[in-house]
Amino acid sequence: MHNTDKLKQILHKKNLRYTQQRQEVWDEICSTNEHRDAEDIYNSLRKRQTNVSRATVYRTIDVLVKNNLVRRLDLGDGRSRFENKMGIAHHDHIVCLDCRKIVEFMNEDIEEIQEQVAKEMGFEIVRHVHQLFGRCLDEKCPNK
Amino acid sequence: MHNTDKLKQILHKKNLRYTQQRQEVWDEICSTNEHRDAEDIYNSLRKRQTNVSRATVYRTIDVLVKNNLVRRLDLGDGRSRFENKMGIAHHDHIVCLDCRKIVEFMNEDIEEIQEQVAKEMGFEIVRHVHQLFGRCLDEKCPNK
DNA sequence: ATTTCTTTGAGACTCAATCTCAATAGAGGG
DNA sequence: CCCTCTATTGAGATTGAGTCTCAAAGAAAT
Repeated sequence: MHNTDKLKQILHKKNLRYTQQRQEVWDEICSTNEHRDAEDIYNSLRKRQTNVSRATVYRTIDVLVKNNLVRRLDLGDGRSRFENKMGIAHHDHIVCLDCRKIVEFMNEDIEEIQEQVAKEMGFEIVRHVHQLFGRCLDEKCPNK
Repeated sequence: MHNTDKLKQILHKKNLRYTQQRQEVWDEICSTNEHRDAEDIYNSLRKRQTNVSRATVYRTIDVLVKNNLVRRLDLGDGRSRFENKMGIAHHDHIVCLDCRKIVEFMNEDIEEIQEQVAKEMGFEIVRHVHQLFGRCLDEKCPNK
């Protein structure tokens, strides 16, 4: 399904209005696979002359996150990052402490064990955060 | 080793001064196993008439975290929680979305697999965050 | 006791994010 | 196409956790 239709469909279902601004923000988020923060997204929109205010960027991202079109990532540095989630399989993240590179990983065994662990402790998992922070072995990374 | 001696030892080793305020903050953090935020710790100190400023609470916690006496926990709600780390084995956390109860867990298999995964992707892990958010099955928990 | 240099306290400041409210503009009906 | 009813927007104020500033206080070594 095309991005525009998907957005329209979801907004309609939730009795929210389809607006130019929401489309612009959604387009911007779909335009890359990077993990960008709200300020980055706001600045990219301004650069291409699109008139969306900072407040609207934040509000729209919230709508997209609540409706599973976008994923919010908290890497512990005080600002949320966002990634397009449409049709993207679940994964977690590894972050290089030197070059801030973010790589995705996914391991079925871990997923399964954590489910089991939670069950044993009397919990039903709704969501999880699993992030690895370390040093990548990339040549181009500083501190090599 | 006693708390006071441990603190004195570490401060001395780093050429930092042993002060009444630092001792008070460290005592306060050692006094429970809860996962409290800086404001909580500050308020507890005030309640027992100890004169430590908010700035000093934050600064002291930083010193304790940097020296492995205290662990900083980021649960994604905007404020850091802290737990005494002295002599405590590594663990991760499960959080109940209804009652905010925090339970600790630790699974060797997960630890091992995540190490392996990181290696395969060209990383050496320095630290990790693994948090499970869900619903506990506790009778006393709301929404039951 | 003196010197030196760190630490402290009070409040100003930062920064991401949220809120306020008047003005604007979707969406459905006529 | 216009009208009405509301949701949405923009600009700027506000929030809140955390950090910074700088003069005054106080460790620690001599």
